[in-house]
Amino acid sequence: MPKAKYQLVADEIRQRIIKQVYPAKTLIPDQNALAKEFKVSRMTVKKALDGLAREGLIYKRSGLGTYVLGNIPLKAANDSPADAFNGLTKQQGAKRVSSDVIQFDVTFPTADIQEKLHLDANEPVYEILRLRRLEGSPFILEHTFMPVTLVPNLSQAILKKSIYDYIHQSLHLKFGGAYRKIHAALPTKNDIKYLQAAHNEPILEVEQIVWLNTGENIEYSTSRNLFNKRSYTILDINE
Amino acid sequence: MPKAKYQLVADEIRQRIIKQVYPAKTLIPDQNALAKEFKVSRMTVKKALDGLAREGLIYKRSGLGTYVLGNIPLKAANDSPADAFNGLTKQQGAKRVSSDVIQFDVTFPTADIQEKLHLDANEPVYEILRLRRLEGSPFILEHTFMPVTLVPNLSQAILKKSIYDYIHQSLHLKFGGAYRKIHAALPTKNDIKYLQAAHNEPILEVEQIVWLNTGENIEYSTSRNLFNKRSYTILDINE
DNA sequence: TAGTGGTCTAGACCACGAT
DNA sequence: TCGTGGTCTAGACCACTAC
Repeated sequence: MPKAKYQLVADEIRQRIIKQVYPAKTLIPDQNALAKEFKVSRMTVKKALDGLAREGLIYKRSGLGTYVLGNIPLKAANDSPADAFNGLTKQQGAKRVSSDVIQFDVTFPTADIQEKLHLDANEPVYEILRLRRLEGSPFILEHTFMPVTLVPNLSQAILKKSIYDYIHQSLHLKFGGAYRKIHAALPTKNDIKYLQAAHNEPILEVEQIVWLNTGENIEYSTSRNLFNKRSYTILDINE
Repeated sequence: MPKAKYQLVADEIRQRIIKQVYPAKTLIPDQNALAKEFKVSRMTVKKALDGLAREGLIYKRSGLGTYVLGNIPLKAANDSPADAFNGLTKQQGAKRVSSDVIQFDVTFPTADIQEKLHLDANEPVYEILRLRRLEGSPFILEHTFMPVTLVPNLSQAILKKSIYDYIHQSLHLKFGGAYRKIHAALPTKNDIKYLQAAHNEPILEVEQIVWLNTGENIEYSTSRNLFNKRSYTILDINE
């Protein structure tokens, strides 16, 4: 299936910005000119530009035109966006990430997990504790709950690699969204044991609920890492 | 100036979802029916629904229809969204928030600040350190840099209240976006002194750059709080 | 006044999912 | 097959900004 026209237009303009055909802090051609060049209607050009504006690449001002935004000084190449649905394996590369499966159980959900995943007491869940390693050294301690019915036939082999690949490629499920909460915390016994956290060393935790595009909750998890190993970033566009 | 039609349609549908005229986990009327009801074109209905989908209220599936999403279990009323441009005064209410101005200087920017704010060495900046209090007790320690030319005539009186109100209402400037980085950290001397952090008590820090809708950088700041006082949340919709 | 982006329409065709 | 949402068009009018 081919991409939509507005996506193709957006891809081309994005490339021109990256290659500085449209340099930072300059105006790009107006919507009518772009429509003529790409042989599409102005509405299609506008939809492409709306997407690029949400990505933070351009900003539009009525009556003036569309400008290219410069680089963001705080932004670094190895930033971990807090709004991303690809797992750690995708973000860092499968060769750099390995996982120790510390716990892999099936249980009935506690009242708390029932509420978090919108489940009844008799619907079993997986409880998974994994130590994710980056280049061999401890990186993130992940504690995950998933309903068994939504993710059938989970295995140690899959947990060693990537749960998200299994969900997408084998089960053909699609994520709809996630709600995440970022805390700082004191280390627990598990943090000290597996992340090798020092006593009183700050921990950064992401607690999240993930749902599918059907609206069903598929995951409740916490991800903890040493305070100096990782931070999370957010690009926030007004309106 | 009146709101756009698609905004009015979105507002009405949002209200119907909140009031459960359209209950959670049910289909809402299809786009043609809504277009007929509101006497607008289907494109306008679609634009309204696109916005509601980005807010996480509904999800659309081609061939099926548009469903209402249920409540998010992790979400609490007093959550602090990490994607918000209203300052602390707006979020918590002017009556609950007060500020001690610890430092208020004008200086030439260091090399680091020059880079963060895209300034030359001879363009002065404000350096501001404020302890924000909630109901009187220490809440957030804010260290802020702003270019003097963009925010003229800043005063202690303004700092005691709300910088953002001054920027919006008096200077008529509009934010374009922000890039934020969330860390966990060890307490500094200032954290211990002003936030009354214990030795080795984890601190949650948000480091951010904010720019205007003109593309000019207006703020570089860090906001630090005790780990058990505040966390940040993100609603993340796929695509 | 001229040119920009923002909105809106009426109608068309398509891909998808259920029947 | 039918109804859903997704895309796309050509043209129109408006609000805003600069000159």
